Amino acid sequence: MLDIQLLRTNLDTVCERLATRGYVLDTVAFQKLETQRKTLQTRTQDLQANRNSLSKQIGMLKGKGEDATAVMAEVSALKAELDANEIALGDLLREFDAFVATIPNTPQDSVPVGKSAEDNVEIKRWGKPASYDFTVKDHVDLGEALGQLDFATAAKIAGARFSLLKGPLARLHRAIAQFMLDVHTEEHGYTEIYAPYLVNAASMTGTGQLPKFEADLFKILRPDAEPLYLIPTAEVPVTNIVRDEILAAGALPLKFVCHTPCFRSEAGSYGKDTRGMIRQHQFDKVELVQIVAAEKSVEALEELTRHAETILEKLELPYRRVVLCTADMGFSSAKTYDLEVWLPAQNTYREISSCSNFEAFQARRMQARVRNDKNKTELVHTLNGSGLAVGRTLVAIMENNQRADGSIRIPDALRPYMRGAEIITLPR
RNA sequence: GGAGACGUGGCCGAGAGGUCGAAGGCACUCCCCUGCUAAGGGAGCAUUCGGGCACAAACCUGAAUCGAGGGUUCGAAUCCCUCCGUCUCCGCCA
Repeated sequence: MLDIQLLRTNLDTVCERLATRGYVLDTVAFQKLETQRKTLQTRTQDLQANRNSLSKQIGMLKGKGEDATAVMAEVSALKAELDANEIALGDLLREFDAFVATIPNTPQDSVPVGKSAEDNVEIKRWGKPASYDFTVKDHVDLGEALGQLDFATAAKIAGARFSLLKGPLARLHRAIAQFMLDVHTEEHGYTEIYAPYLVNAASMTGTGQLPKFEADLFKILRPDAEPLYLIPTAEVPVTNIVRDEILAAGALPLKFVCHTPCFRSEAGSYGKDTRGMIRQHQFDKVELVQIVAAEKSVEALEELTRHAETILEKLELPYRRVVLCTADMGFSSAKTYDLEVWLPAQNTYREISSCSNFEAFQARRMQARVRNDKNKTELVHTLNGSGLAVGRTLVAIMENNQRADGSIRIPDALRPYMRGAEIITLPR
């Protein structure tokens, strides 16, 4: 959610910045709502003040045992207008909030202006894609030939867009997550979190999945209780740690790493990446979350993105970093870097991490604050990034490290997690 | 799943229709006193939003908030309803 004060005082500037991401802010509608709000709120509060002081008089009169019927008649006369105003104000404020809630975050100045994903800008490349003296296979062919990746059985058990791993490949999947957690906790200073995979609507609203993206979520309805949602990313439970909190001065930065499964309905994505593990209803991810002071968030995004890149480098996976243009950024983000890993079978780079600075956009919605050195509260800034998506990392390792006979070389960094094994081959 | 108790500021805790945003204590901040330490005295100390107000701060003022949301009432921390959460006992369970 954007700062309403900023909208009131600098509407034109906000409007221009939003236009760079292709969002047209209806300033006429906003101004109209704002004018109505101001008159209605002032009037309502005047009436409430009047009622409060009269009611207080009644209390004082009755306390002294005197007659209060005249004052009671006076306050009764107010009631009809006050009730009408309170109802109208409530409706208007809800409408106002709903309107503001649909406005996306404003991009930072360093974000390239663009019209589509075509306009994203490559920042750097690391590593050199290997050349192969045989025809490369994709991870589906490799995994099925090894007898360790089974989409048919997953479909029988659950349905389309699920996968089943067996044996060494299942272990490699686990090893990847363990390795990432170890690097981030031991070398990058993150605190490991284990968090709920089901969360309430308030948490989903806090990080911005609700109300706009309900269709992408798996929802658990319960007859005698409020619904729960399966998390689409650990960002949701972890960032909500600070919801409705006022953190002590000096408590920041908070750096959390959390490995969870992620569940996405992705209703709009059918037909895209239907083959393989690239786009699934369930996948594992190691997520990095930082809660920082406002003036620190720009550098924190650089740091966090480096932490994710370090994993790719330790796994010897060629990648590039892309800064998303204004049109391609997520709703809540002020700036986003995507990391894309090289996939030889697709002969292209594919997203494996997305690192974003949300500034105060999520914090405002969550009321996540910190006490500054003047003992005043101010909103924190929130950031997160995948460090990395586990399933896609498995895909990248399989495809980049494949050998002519269909076996897969295990990167050095993962061998301690694989009882020292160097390759994955057909089980004997 | 069954039965019961409870939810008040950073923390503890009083308040049980009226002058209550809320006694008292702890913690914290400032001041005074004091060789050091400890103790003592005084003052301050919730959040969000609106208006004064033209950017910000300060200040003044109003509203809302006692787990959340509704209701009753001129007036609700207090009474009623729903939900959320905590605790105790029983059952079940990794």
